[in-house]
Amino acid sequence: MKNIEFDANLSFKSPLGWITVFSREQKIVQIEIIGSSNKGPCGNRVIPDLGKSKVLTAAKSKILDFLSGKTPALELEFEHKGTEFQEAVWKQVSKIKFGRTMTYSEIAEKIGKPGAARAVGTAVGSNSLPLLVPCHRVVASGNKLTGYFAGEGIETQQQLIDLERASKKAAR
Amino acid sequence: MKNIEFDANLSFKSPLGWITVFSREQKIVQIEIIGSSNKGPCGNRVIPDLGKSKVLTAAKSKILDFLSGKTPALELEFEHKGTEFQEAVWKQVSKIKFGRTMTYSEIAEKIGKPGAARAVGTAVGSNSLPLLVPCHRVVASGNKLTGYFAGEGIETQQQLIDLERASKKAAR
DNA sequence: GTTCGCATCGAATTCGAACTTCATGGCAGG
DNA sequence: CCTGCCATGAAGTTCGAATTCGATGCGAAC
Repeated sequence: MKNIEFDANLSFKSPLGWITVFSREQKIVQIEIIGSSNKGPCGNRVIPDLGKSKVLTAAKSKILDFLSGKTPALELEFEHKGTEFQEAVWKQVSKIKFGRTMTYSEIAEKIGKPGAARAVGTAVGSNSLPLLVPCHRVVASGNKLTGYFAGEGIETQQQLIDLERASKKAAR
Repeated sequence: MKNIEFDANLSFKSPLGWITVFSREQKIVQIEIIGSSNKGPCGNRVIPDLGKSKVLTAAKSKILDFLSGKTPALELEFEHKGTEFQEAVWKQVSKIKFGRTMTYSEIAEKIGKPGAARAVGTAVGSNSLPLLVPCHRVVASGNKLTGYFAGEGIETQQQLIDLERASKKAAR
């Protein structure tokens, strides 16, 4: 995962485990989910809060609302830079609706590059804004779950999918 | 199962379920195990005790000792009549040692009738003295369990095998 | 540029458990 | 006798799930 510059951050506990939100110039630039298992991608690293800002506290409350099933969408201003291909993928991923899923190859087709399914995987994997860009709604063909968060967070992904399914069901 | 004449009997509860022992002229002639499931081969039939005798109370205590793992062998006087073939089979079965098992075809070979595996099955099935003649140590090839007690008592057989294995292990 | 590593996918292959089919010997009932 | 059960077993079959294998496009690092 690429290092991203930030000038403020905030950590808090959530149903998924510890979450840290990073911002720069009042825009969200990165989100980290440690997961409930103690050996997440960031280990047990403790991140001291560098300074709080309105965006961060707003993000925290919106994320917690989302995770408790209160709101189906996370409306937050964010900055997300990547290659042309990556941005096309992220944009496509953002179009997946709450409670739905899409496969890597379906996304490849949608952006006009059939056959580039594996490349889509790499692009999705380099998304530094989980939840905001709903990469948890991307699954392998046959609805199988593969390495969300480099294989460590499949449980987290399952939780999110279950959450959304339950939430949709309750809405009927 | 053939009807056997008896002049005394005794029922009691055991770890395997209800057991009834029948005797004639001071010799054990039949043992019935109802099993813990309520639909054993004898249904919920309640058998009134016809009269007690020394052999029966002795048998009861020996059987309970055996089932609690205290003694590896049941030394009881009994009477067991059948055809020549059946008696050969029963004799061979009695030679299987505590904690061991033997297949139907192995028994067939041992008594000099290779290929008569299925016939051995019939003979073992007509054994009216379970425990005394350890028919629970007879299994199908591949160590699979087939219809002990006409298919109703496979659990009972498994319990007995587990008991003996555990008992042997503890002895080491 | 060139190479290498991937949060992929589909077809081909393998593997094993579950089921079928027959051959088999004794015994109980007509 | 003769017929039809069976606490079997080995070979053959089948079906589906798990694995293997190659082809594939992009990006980071050298």
